[in-house]
Amino acid sequence: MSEMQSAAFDPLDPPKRAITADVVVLTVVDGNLWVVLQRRGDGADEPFPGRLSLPGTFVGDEEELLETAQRVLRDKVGLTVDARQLSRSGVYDLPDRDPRMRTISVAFVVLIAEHDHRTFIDTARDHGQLYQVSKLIDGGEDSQIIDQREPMAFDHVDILTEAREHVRVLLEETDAALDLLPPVFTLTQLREIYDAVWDASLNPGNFIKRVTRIDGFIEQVSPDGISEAEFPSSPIESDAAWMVYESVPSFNSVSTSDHAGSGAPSRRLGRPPRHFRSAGSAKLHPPLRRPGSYFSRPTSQE
Amino acid sequence: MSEMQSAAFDPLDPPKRAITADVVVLTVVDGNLWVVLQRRGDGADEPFPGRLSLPGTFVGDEEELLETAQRVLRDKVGLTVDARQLSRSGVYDLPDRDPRMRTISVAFVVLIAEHDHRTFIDTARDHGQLYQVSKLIDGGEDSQIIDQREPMAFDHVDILTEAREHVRVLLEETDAALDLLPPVFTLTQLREIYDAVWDASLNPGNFIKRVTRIDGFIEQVSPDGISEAEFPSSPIESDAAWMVYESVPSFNSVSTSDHAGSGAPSRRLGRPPRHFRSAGSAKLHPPLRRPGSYFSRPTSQE
DNA sequence: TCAAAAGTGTTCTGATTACACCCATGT
DNA sequence: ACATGGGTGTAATCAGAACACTTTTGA
Repeated sequence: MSEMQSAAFDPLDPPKRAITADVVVLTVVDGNLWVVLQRRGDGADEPFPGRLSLPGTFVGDEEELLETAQRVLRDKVGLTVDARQLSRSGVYDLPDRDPRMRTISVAFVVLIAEHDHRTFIDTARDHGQLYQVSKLIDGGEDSQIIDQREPMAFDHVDILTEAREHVRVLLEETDAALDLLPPVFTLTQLREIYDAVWDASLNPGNFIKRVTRIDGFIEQVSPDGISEAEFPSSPIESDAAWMVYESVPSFNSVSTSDHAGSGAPSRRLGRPPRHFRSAGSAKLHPPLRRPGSYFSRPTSQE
Repeated sequence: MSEMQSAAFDPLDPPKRAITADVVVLTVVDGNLWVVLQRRGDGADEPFPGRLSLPGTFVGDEEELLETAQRVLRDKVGLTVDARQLSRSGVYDLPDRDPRMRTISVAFVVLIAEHDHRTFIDTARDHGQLYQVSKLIDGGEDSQIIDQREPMAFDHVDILTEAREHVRVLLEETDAALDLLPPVFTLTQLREIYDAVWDASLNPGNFIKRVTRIDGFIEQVSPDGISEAEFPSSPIESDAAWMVYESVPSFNSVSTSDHAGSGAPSRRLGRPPRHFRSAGSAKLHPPLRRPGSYFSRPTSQE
């Protein structure tokens, strides 16, 4: 059978387009979800001068888009991440999304832990490159009347919105939340990650029971970092120093020490928590669904 | 702040790539999932001569990729579908996936109902363009030893594999199953769609209870097509002809009438079923999960 | 009367949620 | 002693699954 041809294009010389990979770098600090943005230049023929934008660049000749995203992170952001931490979140192809030329963008999301990239996050904060995701998407916290969003370049607010939803699903179905934590963490730290990304207030007790039931997700470690399958719930004989990676209260550190709810999780108060690390499996069985996805009646956790 | 540049590309003249939209046309006939494929030509400089491939073409200048997919369906397949029925299922960007040039493909999936496109399906079957998805992906049914898959061109078997998984999730979370049925259908017809796409054998009684509980998914209609909110379960007073769109046993119609399990659903045997139509809402609350996604223990429905 | 298909009822299991309560530690 | 945060127990509610059973038709 002869192949039907669309008659519009020569298959030996089809039209070519500009392709970019844009990267949404997300992190949780101080109980909030932050994104790394750059500010566009003020050149005369630059579109969206002075606007906030996601880092991105054009795909190379012999390069997968995932590698392009890694290159963007290395060259334009200053981050080195594993390929497995990057997740494709969307394709953006409206013909007029870039006023200069026809540009199709593929968006990637990466979650970085405050602990693993402490110096980067401090530097980005000092340069004003960290923005609260909820304020960019929904507007300010008390913006019932006035929308105080700062507008982003191109359709990057759409990319950010879909990236946040993508990450919320990732936290339901995979162990992506561990990318936002140090190698050893407590269940409270893990719950605060889910609270921040889902914009939830999960019940601490119920969270412990749900998350420890998922097989292959997390495993308890002794204070010195050795995993123990049957580690006792109350470490009575432990007097050694706990090898805990603490969170730094880098934001809101204006010495008003008791208004930021979940600023410094490990300040040696109350019963000492157990410590956990990743148990290896990337997919959660069963998934850890957001509040309200099971029951249809209204709940207080939603 | 000066914008960092990757130094590899001129932002005013970035490298350009060929972009295509490939379409995975799926339908359920005779209890199986089928895909529409084309066979590549035997030209000397054609890659993958004679291989099976998904229909696709290059994106136009002022055209979204979704519109490209619609154009492919109209010009190369001979189908006219609504834009809402098309769903993006993946991006394929390996540098060497097309031996001719660097080509990045975006895949779309569309589900067509046997009833709505009966002449098209008959024509496609006569031209040998319909293939069973499970045989292309997994091999033949009894291929424990011999893999009798016919190889597909490019990475189209990967596209097809991810498209099937995409559709399986679509049937969990949206009313996409209704795209595979006529406007008025029975619960048995709907269950056979889920059985075919999920490769499941859902319990008929449990399926009825689950699916009728989902608010806004389907609503019962009287035999003449008028919806009734409180339609009685047993239509005692009905003697009029039922306006039912019946399935045609177009495949396996070799007169061995009792071996193809779910060939012709409406053959006037047993208790007459109720009839339903779409209730409008695209997203299902709660979703209709596949067997085994809730319980962790092994089940017989899986 | 019998088979076949549609639909209901019942029971068991298990997940979600709410909330009370206990445990361990610093001040 | 007391506050604070970590963690367990328990009960109510609801969903998934298995399966027996009833209903309604054609043969």
